Parts: sequence; C-alpha cells; structure tokens
Amino acid sequence: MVTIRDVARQAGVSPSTVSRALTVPDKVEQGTRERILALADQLGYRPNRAARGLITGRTGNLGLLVPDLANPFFPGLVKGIQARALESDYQLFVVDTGENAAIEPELVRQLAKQVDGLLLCSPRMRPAELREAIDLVPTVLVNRALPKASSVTFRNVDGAIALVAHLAGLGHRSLGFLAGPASSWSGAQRRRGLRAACLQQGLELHELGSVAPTFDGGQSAADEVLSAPVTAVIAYNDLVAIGLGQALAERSVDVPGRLSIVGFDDIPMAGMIRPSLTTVANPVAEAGREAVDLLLSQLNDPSIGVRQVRVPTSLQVRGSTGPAVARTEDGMSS
Amino acid sequence: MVTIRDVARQAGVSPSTVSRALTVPDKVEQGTRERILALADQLGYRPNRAARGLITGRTGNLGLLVPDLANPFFPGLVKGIQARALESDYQLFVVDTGENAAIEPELVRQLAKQVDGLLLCSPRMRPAELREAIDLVPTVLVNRALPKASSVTFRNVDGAIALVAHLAGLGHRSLGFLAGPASSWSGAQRRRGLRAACLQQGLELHELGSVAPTFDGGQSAADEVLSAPVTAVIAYNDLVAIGLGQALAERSVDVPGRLSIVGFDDIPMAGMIRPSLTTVANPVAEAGREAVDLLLSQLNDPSIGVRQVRVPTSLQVRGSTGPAVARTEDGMSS
DNA sequence: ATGAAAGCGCTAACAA
DNA sequence: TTGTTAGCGCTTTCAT
Repeated sequence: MVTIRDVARQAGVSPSTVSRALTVPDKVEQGTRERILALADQLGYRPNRAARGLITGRTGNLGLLVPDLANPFFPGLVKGIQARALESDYQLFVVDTGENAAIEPELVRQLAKQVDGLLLCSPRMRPAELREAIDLVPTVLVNRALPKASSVTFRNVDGAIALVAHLAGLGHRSLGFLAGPASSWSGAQRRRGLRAACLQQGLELHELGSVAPTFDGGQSAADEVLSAPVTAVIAYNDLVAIGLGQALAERSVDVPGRLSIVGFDDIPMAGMIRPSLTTVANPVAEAGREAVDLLLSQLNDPSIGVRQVRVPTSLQVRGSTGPAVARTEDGMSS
Repeated sequence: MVTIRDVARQAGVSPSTVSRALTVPDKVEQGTRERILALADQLGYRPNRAARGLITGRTGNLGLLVPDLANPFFPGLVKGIQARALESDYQLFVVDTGENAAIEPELVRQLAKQVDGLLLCSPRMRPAELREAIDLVPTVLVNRALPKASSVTFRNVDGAIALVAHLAGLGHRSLGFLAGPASSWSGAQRRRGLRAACLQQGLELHELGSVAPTFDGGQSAADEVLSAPVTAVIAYNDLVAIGLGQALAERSVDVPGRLSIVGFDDIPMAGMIRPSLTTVANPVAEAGREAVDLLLSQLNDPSIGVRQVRVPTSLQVRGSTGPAVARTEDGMSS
C-alpha cells in the first residue's frame, strides 16, 4: 500500500505538501504540484479515505435505505441516486430493509456513524422514529415527507386527480381504490387525492383492501374487487394492478370491458404487459438525483436548512386496448 | 459523539480495557467487562469503524459491483448478498455500472481501498482486467468464472440441456437461440450447453441475434426470428423472451402455436405475464448468500484458496397455455 | 487483568 | 510556499 509519505519522500517534499497538492492545489506552487500529482498517479497512490475522514470528520460516504430492491419501483431510484453520488465522488452504502419497518431505526443508527448523509427511500417507520433518525445525521427523505425535514416527493395528489379525470372522461362513475399497506405515506397521499378528485367530479369512491404492495397482493383482491359496485379500480401501485389483472384474467373477467384497472408508479413492466397499463409515472431517476443534490448542498452549506422538493408526476395513458379504456354509454373506446 | 475515552473515563478504566471488553471480552475480568458493556450501551457508544480500520487494516465493508439494478435478474442477487453481509456485520457499498464495461476497472480500483472484499456480479470486463482487479483485493465473482479465481456461478449448461430436453419432448425439432451480448459469459455458457444438447438429441440449432439483453432487444428480433426455420426460440434471458413474445403478439403471431418461446433466469415477471414463461431458474438469492460466505471465509482464513461454487439451476415449466407448449404431431399439449 | 504508550494515514494549525 | 507538530479514535504491543 502506497501512502502519502511514500509520495512525499519520492517527491522530496513533506507529507503536508502532498496532502495540500491533493486537496487544496492552489496552496502549492505549480511546479511542485505537478510533480507531486504526476508521481502520485504513477505510484498509483489513493488516499485512504478512512484516515482522511478521521480528521476531517467527513467520510465521503452516503447511506441509502430502501425497503425492497425487488420492488421494481426502487431500482430506478437507486440508480439515479447512485449515479449522482458517484459523480460527486461519494460512495454509497445500500441497505435493503426487506420491508421490515421494525429494524429501520437500528439500521439507520448503524449507518449514521459511517456516512456524511442519509437518503431514506419510502421509510416505513413511524414519524417519531423518523425524527430521531434525522437528528442523527443530515438526511433527505425520498417518497415521504415529514414536517421540518428535507424531502423529495412525488406529486401523488396531482397524479390521483389526473387519474380520476381520465377515468371520468372515459365514462366511469364509480371507482374503487385498492389500498396498499396502511403504513404507506404515498398510499395515504394517493387516497387523499382520489377522495378529493372524486368529490369534486361527483364520482363514487369505494375503498378496497388493503393488500400487500405486491403482485400477490393484487391477485388476492380479485374477489373483493369483483363484488364491489365499481367499473374501474385504481390500484395502490402497478404491481398490485398487474396482479389483480392477472387474477381477473384467470377468472375470464373482461378487462377492461367489465372492469378497468389503473395503477401508480409506471414501473417498466407496465409497458411490457398486455394489455399495457395506464398509470401515473413517477420520474424516479430524476427524483434520486434531486435527492442527492439536495443532500450534498446541505452538507456543503448547513445553513441552507430544510427544503421540500416535489417532483411532478405525469399520467401515462397506455394501450387503446388497455385497462383504462372507455365504458361509456355508447360503447366508445379511447 | 461518544468515544471510547468517554466510556473509559466513566467506567474508571483505561481506553485499552474498554477496547478489549469490546473486541476480546475474555481478556477482561467479568465484572469489569459487564460494567463497561452496560455503560457503553447506555451511552450509546458506537465504535468508529474508520478509526478501527486504520489500525486493524479491516474496514468492515464489502463492495458490490452490478451491471444494472433495473435488470430484474440482479435485485434478488443483491438482496441475498446484502442480507448475508449485514448478518455478518459488514456494510455493503453498491455500485451500478450501468452496463458500461469500460468503467468497471476504475470503479473496482476506487472501491478496493475501502473494502475488505469485493463481489463482482456478472462483470463485463475482459479477463485480463478482471485478473488485475482480483489481485487488488479478495474477490468473489458471481455469474462469471475465471481460472484461479473464486466464483459462484449457475449451472447454465445443465439448464440449457434441460431446456432442450423439454422442447424435444414437446416435439420440437428445430430450435433458435436468440443470443445476447457477445461479451456475456453466461450467454456463452448457455450457447455451449444448447449446442451440445442439440447435437446429442439430434435437433437443429439456429443462432439468431445478438440483441441487447433487454425487453427492447427481444422486441427488435421479431422479424429475424419469424424468418428463421424454427418452431421454438430459446432467448438469451427472460427479458428478451418477454420482449420477443410481446412483439410477436403485436404481429398476431400465435405463441406458442406457431412458435414457442422460453428463457433463462426465471425473473419474477416470468410468472406474472400471460402466457407465463417456461424458463431456467437461477436461485439468485442463494447464490448471493453463497458468494458472501465464500468471500468471508476467505477473509478469515486466506489459506483457503480459490473455490468455484456452481449452483444448480432448475427448469421452471410454466403454463399449459405458455410458450413452451407442445407442437407435437398430434397436437397434444403438455 | 490492566494501564501507558505508540502509531495506523491523514490533515490542519502553527512556524518558518 | 513549505515543513513541523499534533492529534482524529482506535487497537495493540509492552510493562506492570
């Protein structure tokens, strides 16, 4: 292992000068600096970040907590975060909590010591716990908000409104909301939006579920959905929507003829299946980058304070044969 | 921040004793030890791993390189790895290379300094580069093998053989292999297995592609596949298979009537679509755990040496209406 | 069984 | 502009 002293000796300068050449180049004479840098490169010198961190108090690491990487909603988010972090020369600790809210606080505590900042994606823990976590280390919440905490969230309410407007336009008068986990913050947001929109547009909204936010969760709701007096179902997310669609197909229920299904998230699979799924698209990669930017700017200038970024969503209308297709009086189809 | 000195002072002992109580408990008198441990816990003391690493030379971190988290093959693998790493009190740096083979060596070099060991999942870099990477830091390859390097791989050849046997049993006589990227190690393995099996069973094998290992890649191959004299196509992986199936459906091609499609990997989506996909299942989570175990055992006992673990695959036959269904003379269906 | 002292690799005062 | 010194938090000889 080549240390700063090796470089210093060979360059005929003191370790401090090497250190300066690397971290504050302007404080070193050009000639010296160039010599040092060239030598460091040639020797394959890499600063020991742990040692550096010991004295600067900065680790150069960020932590990322995510409920479930196998949930297609998250990889895009993680990729955005990861890419931006790397650009800024931060390494990323990733922890998959396995949707286990109970262990989140402990995992945060473990991570906190080794990172400069934390990104909590869709954390499931309770507000009080979340607050504690945030006080431990600079944190940005993603897909969840909390008073006086920095966050990047999606405009779920707007998305819900757009969805209802779309369904209303297709002639639907009675909608179902197939809810996900009660602890889901975004789920609550979506419900709020749906309620408001239905009220305003004079539509009925029936609450169904709740189910697990998975394909299986959606499948398991088939009977409940079928027995509800609705012509369209808004699922908690795309995975649930797809699971439900699948279960209905197995029962030979005509989708969207008898029942329309729409979702949230616009996971890649939504465009791969047939019929493809109308859904509210969350720009996850963008949100991820945004979150890192926010976190880093807070690290560089702690006086910035709390900031809550809300990323716009967009309605993704798919497939003229897709689930969201018309059930108007005259049988027209979008 | 509470340090080891704080604990020591309050416990009325020296920092060394606290250190010992934490790392080599047997070397501290029981009473003292219990007092120290209780106090440390009460004060919320957490050892600074960077400081510890500075002297022990161990960071307590592992690094994980993965080509693309959005590829459904990988999340399961990462989850398995992550879970096992955490169990053993290792934190995990995750780097998504974005399928960019060119940057892999540099990313490895960056990671190498900060980890005790590295897990390279499906690395795309060339063997020579891979060799260099391995010499930098203890490494376990996953889904790729290299002479004299530890690895955990899937029995792709066996999988390919099982697939061919299955298709032959359904009456197929001429198969197509829709190849993925030429740089893919597992792709080469699969091709090898297919060739051998077809030769042995007296089937024709037509090589098609290659295409990107994605849904789009599969879609783009529709015309080429249709013009080939085959009744079944074995896709590079499930994503390609699904993309192809989708494109054929849009052309109103009867799948599996006119053409059967099968894949590799058994990604979750394979069981979610209709018709569902017959495929070779790779137990990714298990492989991930296996890889971590292997890496850690090598870290703990460097004399162990290279070990190449080969995880068995299993044929996942799906859906009597699925792609892999019979094209026998009498029209029977499995 | 415990403490004192040294030092891991690095940076940040302080001198020069 | 550069070198010297001290010390980040921890572990590990070496004494006791």
